[in-house]
Amino acid sequence: MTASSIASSSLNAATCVDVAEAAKRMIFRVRDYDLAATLTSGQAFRWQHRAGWWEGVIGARWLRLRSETDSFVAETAEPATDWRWLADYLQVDLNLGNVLATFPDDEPMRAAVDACRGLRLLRQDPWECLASFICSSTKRIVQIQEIVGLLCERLGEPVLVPHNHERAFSFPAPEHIAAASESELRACKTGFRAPNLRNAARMVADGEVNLARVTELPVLDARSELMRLPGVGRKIADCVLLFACGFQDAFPVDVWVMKALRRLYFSHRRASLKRLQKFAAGYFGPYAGYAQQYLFHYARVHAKLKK
DNA sequence: TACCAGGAGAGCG
DNA sequence: CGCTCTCATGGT
Repeated sequence: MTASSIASSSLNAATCVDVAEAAKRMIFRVRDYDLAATLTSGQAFRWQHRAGWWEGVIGARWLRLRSETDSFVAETAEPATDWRWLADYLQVDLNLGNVLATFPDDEPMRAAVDACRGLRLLRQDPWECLASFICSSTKRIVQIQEIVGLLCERLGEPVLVPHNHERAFSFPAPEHIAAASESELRACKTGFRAPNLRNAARMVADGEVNLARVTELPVLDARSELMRLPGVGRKIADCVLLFACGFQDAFPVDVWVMKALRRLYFSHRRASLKRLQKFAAGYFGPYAGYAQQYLFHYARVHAKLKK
């Protein structure tokens, strides 16, 4: 073998490696995207900040994300030929300026937008979103993260991770949660939500509630369909509609948003939940869910500052 | 030790 | 319908 052929073959080998590595990496050009705020704003519960990256699992794929100026970098564990799954999850094609322009032009809304510029909504898997929010009641975000982490670790499937990296798991399918015993689910710290989670999983696994079809329904029908599931009331249904089913006018009202609405728009009067929901449905426009996310995040940041 | 949180769902007018 | 009360359980 000549020197040149050795050089040539090693060059080819190196090129192959580079091609394989390049296929695990993608740069998304996007402006006005605050990755940290978005991934920690209480809509998704599996993202962890490690060594300058945000690590998570989407479907059966491990990945990590890092922000740069007007873009972010994504890396996966196995080569990808098509990155639409990620572009869709992160909603990178959405023009945030157009969304913000639909918000009511009032002082509270301006303050909320100024405080959380770049905050976005994700487009998550409906089942993972639903199951996570069934576990969310009476829990803080850190506790929900712990529950979801345990469910994945014990009932999910291992996913491919980079060499020498800590193991990672997919979110367990409805059948897997339905097949788990109540005590197994309680061991994941789900507490009194365990029977609800298990029965909801069974209904989804049996096709009694078809989550793919929910996305196609008119919003009111979609909401009632979700509310047939045990442990799913108005608030959790609205979270799933907004964070996973693409209904960007869904407006989940939790205690934070309730406090914010009362303080900002009702001068502290004790407006009822129903009244606030009706107000929100008419006032915040076609992207009311986005407005809600800004108010929610603003209220939380505000509460932290006061502490 | 008590009390609180943050939702769902039952009961009631 | 809309409002009020109860439940369940880890954390302060």
